This record gives sequence, structure tokens and C-alpha cells, in this order.
Amino acid sequence: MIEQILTDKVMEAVKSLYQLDATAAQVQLQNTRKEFDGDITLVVFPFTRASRKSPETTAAEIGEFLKTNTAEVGDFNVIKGFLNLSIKKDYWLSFLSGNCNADRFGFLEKDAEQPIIVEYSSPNTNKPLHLGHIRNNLLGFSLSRILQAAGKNVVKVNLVNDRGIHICKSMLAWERWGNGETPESSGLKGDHLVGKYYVIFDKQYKEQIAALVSEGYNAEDAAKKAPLIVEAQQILQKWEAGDEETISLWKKMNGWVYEGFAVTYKTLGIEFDKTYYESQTYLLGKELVEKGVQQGVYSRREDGSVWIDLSAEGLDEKLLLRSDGTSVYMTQDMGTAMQRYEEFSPEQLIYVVGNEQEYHFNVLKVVLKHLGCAWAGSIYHLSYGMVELPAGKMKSREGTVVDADDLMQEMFDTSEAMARELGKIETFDDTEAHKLYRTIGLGALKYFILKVDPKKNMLFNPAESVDFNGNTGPFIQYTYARIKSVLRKADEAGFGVSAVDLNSVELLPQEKDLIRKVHDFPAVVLLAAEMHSPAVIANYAFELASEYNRFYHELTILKEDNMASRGLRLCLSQFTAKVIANSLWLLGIEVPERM
RNA sequence: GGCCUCAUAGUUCAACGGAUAGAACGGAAGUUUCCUAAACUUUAAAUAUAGGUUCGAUUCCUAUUGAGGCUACCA
Repeated sequence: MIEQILTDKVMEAVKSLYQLDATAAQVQLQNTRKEFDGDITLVVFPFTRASRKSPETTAAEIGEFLKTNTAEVGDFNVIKGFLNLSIKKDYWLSFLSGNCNADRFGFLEKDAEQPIIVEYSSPNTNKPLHLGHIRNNLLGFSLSRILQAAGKNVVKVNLVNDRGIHICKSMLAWERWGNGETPESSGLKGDHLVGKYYVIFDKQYKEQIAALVSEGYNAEDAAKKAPLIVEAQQILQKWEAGDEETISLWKKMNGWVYEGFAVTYKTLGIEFDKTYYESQTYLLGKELVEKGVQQGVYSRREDGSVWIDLSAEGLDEKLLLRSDGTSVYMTQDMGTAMQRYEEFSPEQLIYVVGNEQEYHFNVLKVVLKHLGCAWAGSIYHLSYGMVELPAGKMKSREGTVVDADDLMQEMFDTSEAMARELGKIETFDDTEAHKLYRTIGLGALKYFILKVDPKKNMLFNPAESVDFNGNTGPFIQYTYARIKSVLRKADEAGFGVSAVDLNSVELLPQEKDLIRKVHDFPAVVLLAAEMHSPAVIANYAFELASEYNRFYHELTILKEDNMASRGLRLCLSQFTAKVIANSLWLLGIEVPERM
């Protein structure tokens, strides 16, 4: 890539001109702004100290050096401290003809055996997935693909929270009010059925609390004393004691939930390499805590509970083991992290978890560090913000959550209505049309969520997301489909996508811009991987599609009578289509061959 | 109270410390009915406030204001 060549040359230039050993980071290259001449701009301010000359002079000297010593640099101009370099047409054209048939353009071959573990999804088994989980799942899955494309060996893991008081609540409510209802008998998806009883529990529980409060209890005591919660806790104790009946009900209901989740995951198009269950990991970590106590880095109180004082790190005191010797969330996470370290010795351990747990992960890292685990530094919490709706905030207790299955169905319906209205599906048979709705609806949903910087809270507007215009998934998919259509027509007309004849072809400024855009793709993938952000890819994909749309049309391509020029345009179209498809693949979005 | 994150056009989003802060949707004005398209062109419109750091700040630091989150022997 040209950036690498220039970086090396610039370092050579400042060495030769000013005896400065510059680092690659000091060489700041950026795309030249449209209003100036040139393709790539070097910011020369970092070198003025060594040159002891004005920015303009320094830039001119470096520019002269590059022009004489770099084959690719055709010319240069200087504006203030910015050195604008023009890259020769030949470079762009040979890049284009050399890569336009490479299917995996922009993707690096696997360069490391040491894996990166990405944990995401991690659902509770007491209720169906909702919009917040969708952001989690999309981020985790997309990030995994981006890291893969950047040459990493990625292991996608899911840690299912299948035990605890929450599932006991559903179990209790089902036993009491369920009348043996099953997914088959009710026609409900398993996870929805179990979620229904979780809601019933919550409602009844609230009523009990209210009753107790009216009898004079304060709210806190009432919440602890309500018979339902006491019973649920008894069920949890029975579960921990291995009571057969309890375990059997637990297995049955979790089984329903897994069937339901499998459907949701499949529809959403995400998958895992490995699934862990907390029922099998929740005891891990205790021996780590004991070890810490012996080493004197954690302290045991009189009541037997174990704590760590992190006030030196700006955090609080944190409980690691309860007085009755049972573990807490932190204990488990210490254990599972250690387990993964031992199993994979990963380069990085990424947790895709909402930002409300930032504190938890900060503590986790510090606690492990105190224990002497140097690898604690490889833990990365990909923290993401909440998803809000135009209607307002989602609160699971107030029933304003958006269910994942319902939302996806709504997206499919909307995309169908949209496609019908635009008359897009007249030539499609039912199966094709059905598939198209799903591709578009899902593309809209995924793109809308992934285009936003993960760390920011975001607002999800379903209607806006399926728009065929604007910064949306369907717009990009549509651009892809149109390019494919042009290529088909060209093929029918016998034009073909031939190699570009470098000597005779003229390159319009817009065409060069488009080539540059495509040329940037590999760098964009690396940046996205480094920043752990699919949003980088999403925004790039939109820019590329816009760039193509702004200038290229079927008419300009097919009605061009200059053979070389038409060949160039077809070649560039094909290349653009591939890069769009690759970008969308990184986001987990499918491309339709026609729409 | 303490800690963390965020704050950019009317709205939803961009901008490794770099040039005149980009788009999209929606406004306004105009040209069109030719491509798989109500499209195209033009236009108005924003860095919460006050300081600081430096060649240069939306970006880094400090304070203030506002929004959200965390601050459980829940997970």
C-alpha cells in the first residue's frame, strides 16, 4: 500500500535532510482534502524542530526529496505546514487491475496462533432476549469478524447464566400458576414462555410487598420477607443441594429457553464457537480467593467473608467471598478468566458487556493483578451504551422492553411493505421475495445499531432504519445490488470485465477518488480492529456506497463507447461491489444479488 | 456524597491533536420524469459554558452546567 511506501520514504528523507530518526508514528499521512491538489498529505510540523526551518521550507524540502526518490510520487505542493503529494496515475491503475479480482481483498491471513477470546451475548435464562441484547450480540459477532479479518485467531464464547435466583422465580411461578403449560401446548416460544412466568412472579411478588407495606413494614423489609421471595430462595438452596425434583424442573425449563434462544440466534445470524454454563462455572474462583488470602493480598474478616481493599486504586472495598463461603459474581469471573487463561493462553480476553458493569471489570482486573496474574492486563471490556427508543427508555420492569424476536419480525414486515411500495419484488417468486425481506430487514437493523460508536448511548428508530435512502443498511445493500445488475447487463451485452489497459485509459478525478476509497479498505479494517469498533467499518461502507452512487450510473458505464474507459468502469464497479460485500460481511450483514 | 461515561445543525450520526467541523434525514428554493431511485442541483443550520496546555483543540487538562450509569454478602 502506498502509505507504507511513503512512510518509509519520509523517514528516509528526514534522516537524510535533518539527521532525524523519526518514528513511524511521527509520520502523519492523511487523505488530501478535496479542495486541494494532491492525494496524500504529510503533516510536517513534527519535523520542523529538527529542520530548524519554517514549516513551508521544511515541507518543500521533503517534497523535493520524495519527488526525486519515490517512483509513485508525481508532484507535490505546499500549503502552510501541509505537504500535498500527488500519486501517479499508474500507481492507482496498477493497484486496481492487480486487486479487482481478489475476493478476500482487505482481509489478512491468520498471523497468530494465540487466540483472542470474545465473550458476548451471555444471556440470563429467565426471559427472552431484548433490544439491549441485540446490540450486545451484534457488537460481539461483528467485532469477532473484524478481528479475524485483521489476522487474529478468534474464539467466540457465550457464558449462559443458567442458574440463580432469577430462574428460580420463573420455576416457582410456573409450578404454582402454570397448569403444566409447555411450549407445545401454548404455542409460545420456549424463552417467551419462561419469561411469561418471570413476569407473573414479579407481579405477584410486588403485590405481596405492597400488602406487607400496608401492614406497616418498611419497603426494604417487605421485599425480603414476602413469602414468594422466601420460597424462591428455598428453591435455589434445593438446587444447590442437588435436589432431584428441582434440578429436573430446572433442566426442563432451561431446555425450553435454549430452544428459543437457538431460534433467535439463528434469525439474527450469530453463532459461537463455545458455550459455557454458569451452573458449571459458578464454583470456580474460590480457590483463587483462598490463595489470595494466604498471600495476604485479600483479607478475611471475623465473620469469614473475604474482601479486598482497592482504595489505593481509587476503587472501594470489594467482597470476594460471602461469610457463608459461597461465591459472588466477582469470584466466578475470576475463576472463568483463569480457566480461559489456562485453556487458551489468549493474547486478549474481550468481554462484550454493557457499560453498567464498567466498575465490575475494573475491579476484576485489579483483583487479578493483586493475585500476581500478569495477564490481567489482557482483559478488555468492550463497554457499550444503552439503546433507547423514540418512545423513551426501556425498563424491563415496566414492560417497555422491545423483544428481540418481535423487533426482528417488525423489521421483516416493514421491509416487505417498503419493497412492495417501491415495486421492487414484481419479478421475484415467493421464496426469493421472502428471503429478500429478511435480508433487508436484518441489514437495516444491524447497520443502524452498528454504525454508532459502541460506547455511546443510542436511539433506535425502526422506521428510519429501513429507509432505502440515507445512511442505512438497505441503501448500501441496494448499491451493491445495482452494481451487480450493471455487471450482469454488461455481461449480456458481451462487454465483460476486462483487465484495464494502463496506457490508453484516462482517469477522471471522481474515478481516482473511488479507487482511493477502495484502496483504503485494508487500513480501515485494521483501524476497526484496533479500536474494537464496527462503527468504523459501517461508516466506511456508507461513504464508499455514496461515492459510487454520486458518480457512477448504469448509463455512464454501459453507454460509454470508449472500450478502455468502459473496461475501467466495469472493473472499478466490480471492485467496489466486492469491497462493499466485504464490509457488510464484517458487520454480519448479507448482500442481495438483486433487489 | 463518591466514582465513571457522554454532551457537535431541528433530528440521528461522523471527524489518529491538523487545513474552511463532514454526512444523512427533515426545512427552504429550483431543475427534472432518463437510468432498478422523488432523483438531481442550490441553500440555511452545530462543537453546552469558562479557563488552560501549543505552531494548531470538537479531541488533552481544570472548573461549571446538563444527561446517563455505577456505588448490594443480586447476577
